Amino acid sequence: MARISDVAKKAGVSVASVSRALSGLPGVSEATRIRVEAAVKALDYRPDLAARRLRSRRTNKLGLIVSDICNPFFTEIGRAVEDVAYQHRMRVMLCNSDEDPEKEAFYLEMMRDENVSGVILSPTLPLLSGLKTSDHPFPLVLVDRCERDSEVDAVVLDNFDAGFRLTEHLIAQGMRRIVFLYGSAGSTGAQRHQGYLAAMAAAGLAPDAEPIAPRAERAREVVEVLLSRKPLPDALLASNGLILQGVVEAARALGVSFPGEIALAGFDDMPWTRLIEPGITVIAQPTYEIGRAAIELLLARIASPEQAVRRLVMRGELKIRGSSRKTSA
Amino acid sequence: MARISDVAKKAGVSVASVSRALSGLPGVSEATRIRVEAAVKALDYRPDLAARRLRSRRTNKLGLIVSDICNPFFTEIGRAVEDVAYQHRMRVMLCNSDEDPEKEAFYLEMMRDENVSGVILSPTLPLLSGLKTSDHPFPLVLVDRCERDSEVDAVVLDNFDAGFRLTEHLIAQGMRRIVFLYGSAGSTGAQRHQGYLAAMAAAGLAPDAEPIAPRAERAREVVEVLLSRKPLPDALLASNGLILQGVVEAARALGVSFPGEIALAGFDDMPWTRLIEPGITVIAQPTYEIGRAAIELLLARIASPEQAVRRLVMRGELKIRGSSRKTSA
DNA sequence: GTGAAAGCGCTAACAT
DNA sequence: ATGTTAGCGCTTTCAC
Repeated sequence: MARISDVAKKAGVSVASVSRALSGLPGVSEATRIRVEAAVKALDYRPDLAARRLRSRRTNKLGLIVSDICNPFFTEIGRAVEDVAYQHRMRVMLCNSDEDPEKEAFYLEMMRDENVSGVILSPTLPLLSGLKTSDHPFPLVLVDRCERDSEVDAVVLDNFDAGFRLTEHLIAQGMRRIVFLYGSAGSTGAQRHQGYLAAMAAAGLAPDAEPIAPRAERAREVVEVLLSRKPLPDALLASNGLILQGVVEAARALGVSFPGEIALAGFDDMPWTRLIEPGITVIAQPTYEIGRAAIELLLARIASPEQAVRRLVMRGELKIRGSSRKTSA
Repeated sequence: MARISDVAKKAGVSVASVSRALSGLPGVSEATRIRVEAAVKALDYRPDLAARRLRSRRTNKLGLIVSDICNPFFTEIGRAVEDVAYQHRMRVMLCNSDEDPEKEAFYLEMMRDENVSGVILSPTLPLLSGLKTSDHPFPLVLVDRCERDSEVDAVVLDNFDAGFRLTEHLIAQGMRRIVFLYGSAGSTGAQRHQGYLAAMAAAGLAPDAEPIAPRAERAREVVEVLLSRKPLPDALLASNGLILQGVVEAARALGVSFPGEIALAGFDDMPWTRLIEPGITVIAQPTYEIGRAAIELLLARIASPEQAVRRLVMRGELKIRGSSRKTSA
């Protein structure tokens, strides 16, 4: 491997000039810059990142720690983050905490060790409570999850509003006994739950909600119990895509038809929600935009570390499909 | 930040002893080791990775470049790789080439720049043809895709066999006019196509296959044309999950029922293939095992670079569901 | 605008 | 078993 001194020799200049030319710093004549570029090409020189980092104490790397890499919501965010990072000549380290606080802590330490410029994180619930930027040696931006009082930059859905509107829609369809199944692992489930409660209260209806651990299998178990008790509720509301999957599995397993015997609705516009007859009504999140906003917030924070904490709240889109259709009682 | 010299001072030993103790090298007394560990804890010392890499010219990082991070097949592989890497105190850089040779080249360069110990890769087709390990400064293991004559370690499904068995199953169900839709972007589609051709030939049936660009949308367009021409074929076979999704979307859009009007089958046991009534017949891949085998192959190659090239071929599992059921003609 | 030289924090070779 | 020390390849003063 060619080193910077080889390039300097070939170009007939000092290593300092090569370094300046390659970093795009001022104080290099056009002639020198051209000679350096030619030498770099001729030798197929690539700067040694380890040396560069050791000396400069900076990196051009960002971290992205998501809580479930298998969730299309987060993969789409990853795509957005990479696209923007790519344009800024930044690199992204993608990590999957798998909803496990220990893994999350491991990756946060890794980010520190790697000396990243900043991190985008969808935190587990334990971490989120009492999260402070000052605990981390790098700028931090939250995605998907944050508390009302989190003192950290964040990009999230308006979960309360989304929960409210989805519930409102079901009520407008004539549903009365609406059961809300919400994820217990993140903050989003709780916030959507609040929206549900508000909408039910506004309509003078009695709420009936159940927290569920974040696995489709678990949701399926709960729903199978629910669906085997008669009379059935009018509707089932799932606070995320995983739970929605469990709900559909359970309905299939027990032969309960929707919207005939029970209406269904949920969150996250996954591909299969359109494929299943007669389509599942969901709140769709502007996923790519959330990701893009997150990295833009992060880059802005890196550029000016002292700016005020910002939170971007995005509105979900209600996609009405067959699963919540009014049925003649 | 504390440096190694601070630890040495605190522990009352030399920096060399600290380095040895931390790297688990021999030549350190138990007493010294304990003193070092105490000093490390007291100072909250973390080795500077950039310095360590610069000096040792090694890293404990692996690269994983997948061609579609949104595909559950690859996310599951990522999970397996991370699990095993974690146990070996290795770190994984996960990258998404998005089926784009340019992005792929970018990430391979990045791996070189980062000085990774090895890379697991699902290559794009252009890269795969003419791939040599000697082109890359790190050990390489292919997953999912490789050619018969690739001189690289690899872990793949037995695609020919899988294509053969899936076709054979449909033939056994009485299907005659079976159309095979296969992905044109990877090598797997072509190999599954070969299996299909062999099975059709063995049964004395005329093959009818069509290559498709790797996007569900594209598959949908092709299938919509196909399904609007009468008479319909007996069955549609999709060579991967994405195409299968497009097939189902098209069938729904045109109101073509399955298995009533046409039988369906495909590859990849995605969650929704079970949810859709009456279930889609697929070849399931041992995804997690493929990922685990890949990193184990890679670690073995890193340990002994000169060993013979190995290829691990895994057998798919045929999951028969309602979509391929024989219907009374 | 350019060059000489110091030194980032660590590992490994060598000495004891 | 332990210490001393020379760099790894680069960036960044500082002097010219």
